[in-house]
Amino acid sequence: MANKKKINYVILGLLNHEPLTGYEIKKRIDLSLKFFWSGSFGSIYPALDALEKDGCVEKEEENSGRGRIIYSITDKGRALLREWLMKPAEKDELRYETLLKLFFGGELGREGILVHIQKFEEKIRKELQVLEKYAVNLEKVQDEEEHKYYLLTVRFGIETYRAYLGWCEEAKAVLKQG
Amino acid sequence: MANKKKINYVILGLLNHEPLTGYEIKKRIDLSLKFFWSGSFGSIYPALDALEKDGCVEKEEENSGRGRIIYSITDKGRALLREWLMKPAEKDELRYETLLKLFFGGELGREGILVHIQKFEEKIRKELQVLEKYAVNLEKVQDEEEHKYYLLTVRFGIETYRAYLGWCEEAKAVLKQG
DNA sequence: ATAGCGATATATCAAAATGATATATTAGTT
DNA sequence: AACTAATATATCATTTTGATATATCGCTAT
Repeated sequence: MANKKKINYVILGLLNHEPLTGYEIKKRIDLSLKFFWSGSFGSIYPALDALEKDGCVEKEEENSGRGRIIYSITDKGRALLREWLMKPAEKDELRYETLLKLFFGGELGREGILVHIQKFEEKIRKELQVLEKYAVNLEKVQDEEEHKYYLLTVRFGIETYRAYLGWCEEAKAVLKQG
Repeated sequence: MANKKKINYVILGLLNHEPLTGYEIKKRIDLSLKFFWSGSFGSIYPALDALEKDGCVEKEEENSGRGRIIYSITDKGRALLREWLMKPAEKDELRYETLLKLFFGGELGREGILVHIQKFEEKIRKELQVLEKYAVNLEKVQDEEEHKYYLLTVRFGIETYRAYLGWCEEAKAVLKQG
């Protein structure tokens, strides 16, 4: 019941690769998981506390410097991660405010909607460029198995974003003609 | 600050088309907005209460039958909706547990990942069929302006899901070969 | 007719997550 | 020496979910 907390598995998954501080975990999420997942400090730090009390992660406070708290995964944590990984995905969800505004567009009118679509298109175009750079770099390092999985998630983003851009053209055409 | 509640605008947007009960609002969300938005009873009913106190919606309790509470939008509510519609979209977000499991796939192994991708593919294939039926029906009724916007959101879903299916083939190929 | 069942309908609540804010340190730059 | 951006931890109100409770309505099969 209390084990729906997805942030736990994100943390365990990242720590399974290397020990990290809470801050670094947030950075990893914003950099590598950004296109299909998110997480905030407000969930990360309490989750780290709870995972530590539960024996799923271990913490080590640095003596020198600013006393960063570096977390690493334990065997118990790895078991919990593996258990979750084997379960079927519970929820894949799209939540696009742009589409919500389009759906209610009658109240807004065509020009207003066009503005939303153009902003959406710009944003996607920029993010697509980032993803394409990631893909080029990842294709160079296809030695490690882990890079393969990472590349696949990037490829997912690229295919999806290209489809979005195609749709933007279609939508603009529909809105511009009568 | 307290006006980030997106459920308010979903409710106002739906009521702007026709008066509805809380239950019917939930049904509309699950049927028409499903592919890009969600909402639960736990947010709908309290939001209706608050919107009513705020004068953005009006309620009318049925005398006969089970006494359903039918809500309709007020001028104030329509003004609030329009204000939100004009603002740029704040967040468009994908949250796919399947991709999270793929990203951490090293701990799971190729067969395990393939199972996730196959389940994902099946689910998308089914939902794509539903969307394609919607599109066919909507293309028949292209008289009303509102149907145009609805069709565009459906077209978005179709293009996106087709891209997903293309990616699934790619992913399976990568995972099956060395 | 009536028992049973699925859909309709409203409501509440613990748990999860966000987003904002507070506070302090470190490293690099001007 | 002052300034700035990045690092780092922490907390909290607000929002949302997902589950549960309760009751009624309409249909079907016995």
